[in-house]
Amino acid sequence: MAKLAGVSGSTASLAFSGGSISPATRERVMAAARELNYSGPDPRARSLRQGRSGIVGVIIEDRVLNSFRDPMTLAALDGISQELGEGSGLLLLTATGDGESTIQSAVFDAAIFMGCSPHLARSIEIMRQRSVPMVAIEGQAFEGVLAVSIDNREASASLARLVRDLGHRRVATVTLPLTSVRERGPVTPELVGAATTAVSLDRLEGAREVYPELGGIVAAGSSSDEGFAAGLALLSGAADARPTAIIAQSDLLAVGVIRAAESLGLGVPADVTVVGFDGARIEGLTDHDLTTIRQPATEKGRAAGRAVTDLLAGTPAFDVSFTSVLHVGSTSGPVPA
Amino acid sequence: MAKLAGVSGSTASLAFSGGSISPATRERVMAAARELNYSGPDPRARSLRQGRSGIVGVIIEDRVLNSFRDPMTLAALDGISQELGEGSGLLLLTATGDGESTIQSAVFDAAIFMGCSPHLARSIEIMRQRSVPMVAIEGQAFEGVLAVSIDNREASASLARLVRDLGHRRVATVTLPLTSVRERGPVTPELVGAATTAVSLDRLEGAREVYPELGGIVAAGSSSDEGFAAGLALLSGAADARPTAIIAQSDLLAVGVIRAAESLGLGVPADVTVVGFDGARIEGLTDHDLTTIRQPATEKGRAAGRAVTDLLAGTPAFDVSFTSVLHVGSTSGPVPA
DNA sequence: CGGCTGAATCGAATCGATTCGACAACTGTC
DNA sequence: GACAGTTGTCGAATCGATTCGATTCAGCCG
Repeated sequence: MAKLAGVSGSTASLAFSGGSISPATRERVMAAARELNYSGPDPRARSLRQGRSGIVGVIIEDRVLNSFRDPMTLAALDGISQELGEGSGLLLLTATGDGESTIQSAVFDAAIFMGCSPHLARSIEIMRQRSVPMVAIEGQAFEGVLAVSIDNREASASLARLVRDLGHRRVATVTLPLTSVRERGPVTPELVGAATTAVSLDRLEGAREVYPELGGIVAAGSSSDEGFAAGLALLSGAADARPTAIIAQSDLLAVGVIRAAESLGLGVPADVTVVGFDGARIEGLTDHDLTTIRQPATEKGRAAGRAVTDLLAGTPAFDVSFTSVLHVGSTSGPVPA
Repeated sequence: MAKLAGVSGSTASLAFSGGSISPATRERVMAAARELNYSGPDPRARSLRQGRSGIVGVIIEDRVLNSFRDPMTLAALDGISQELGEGSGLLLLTATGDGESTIQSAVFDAAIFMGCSPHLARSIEIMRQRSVPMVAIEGQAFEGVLAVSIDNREASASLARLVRDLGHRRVATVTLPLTSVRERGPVTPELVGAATTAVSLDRLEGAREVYPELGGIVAAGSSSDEGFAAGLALLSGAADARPTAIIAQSDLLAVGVIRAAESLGLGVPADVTVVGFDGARIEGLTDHDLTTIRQPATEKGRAAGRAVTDLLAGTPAFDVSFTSVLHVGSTSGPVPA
């Protein structure tokens, strides 16, 4: 015990935490600490005693690469980090759902779920028992989990209305993954029925308010490559069979679709209207101004961070829902003659 | 104490950790746990006792957004995560350098510095005292810190040689930030002298092996916007004054430069040769095949993860240096006539 | 000079597990 | 039937701080 060195026992604690202590004693303690190569209290012991670690868990369900390649998710993480400041660390936890992951054995005071599905029900249950405050960004609604989200459904519907008002009848969609299975394929009733990803489902349902039969392709992730593949699949048909408008559930997907269209010799929006979702500033999309929904991603993260802070402080905290804005760019136009 | 419930004291521990215990007793303990709404041992206490938390600290110096918008850094993080698996969490710590950050008070068993500068000397000192194993990816070399890196200098030199062999005499560079000050500006001897970012400096020096006087612009970060701005600055001069080749220190910067060139009506590589560094798959760079250095970013992360595992296990671990590969694409060509 | 106040310091309890050594009961073996 | 060898349980010590209440001592007031 470093304390034996100087003189006292518990006084050392005061010296380090800045309690009421005489300058002389403090100096003596510090000197002894230097002597003994001791650098401040052990975080483990401290956190045990205080019941606080200053760590916030951030739970994602996919691999790190996939999660944060999506600009919206990354922005949200940045928002969280901004709001919590340097005072606390972000513990990144990858949870695939089944196995006993670190969620159950890691040290943290509060948890933020990023776009998580009901697969984590068990983990959530455990954390509830431990009475760890929880916040979910764009996640499934759960009892006792604060929700931070946007008006996915309504925003998506407004996008679909725009497309409808331009006169489009043959419309298809490219959705984000609906389940934890990351595989590209057609949108089928079974898949929709089994959907666990709230965001994708909400956006799909929003669009279906306008186009009840809306079908298309489920992408395996939010990347322009996926969008490209989906775009090719949707647009390869004959001119009178292929969709005249494609509603993509993310900007990255939309960019891919546009690229697919152009590689097939189709003009956007002359031959195909393409709309996205997110309002991300996409590298390399300089020749188009994407029609999309702009959502405040960083703000979502901030709100989540604030919610966590509030919850930990005991301040009452509430669900937050942001309103996103329709941005009409140059990738949407009337039905080709 | 949940233990009082069932029957024993320390036996409960065995029940949860799977020690030698009779099935009957185990069941009794579990039943009591359920009764009491107790879900496994408290991570804080456990980590205090065991001296292990299963958490690896990942230290970055910039904000989350800036750090991980760089595909290489993100890939490295993904590599780390892959290698460590679900067993352990990644504690993301943002350290600006001066203030007493979480580094000193957070719970973790090992630390990985991602591209960190000597600003963190004090933090490193503290962790050394605590005997927390440390690994640095592309960071300044430090006593007691394992290094994982690539042959920045040599790779950069080989790129410069390529450019020289194509006949270019007027060459400029766009470097990554040299110091923690994120501000765009010309490359000056003072700045280079004060450089703290090893990667940038190594790459610059590599290029200067071929072009000793090489000057240019220091970007404020690794983004195509920065590249664009730098490109504009470098290429706006008269035809016989402007560089015929630009060596960018990252692919994102290179993409920006290319875009700047094209916006000025210059062809790549007809009027300007542009080379990058990283080998990132850049969204939206479909019409060019960038000449660049391909580096194994994910592998770097993996190696760092492995190093951490080894260090924690007591296995001997060594510095790792990867070799990167020159990729000659279509953005480099002979000097315009 | 007694009594009171406030600051500085210390002891002991506590946080919630893990772990080691001791002990008891049980299994085989000769 | 005794003894060695397992197994399963339990008590107590330990991990390294924080924290509460008590104590000491100096200074101050009446």
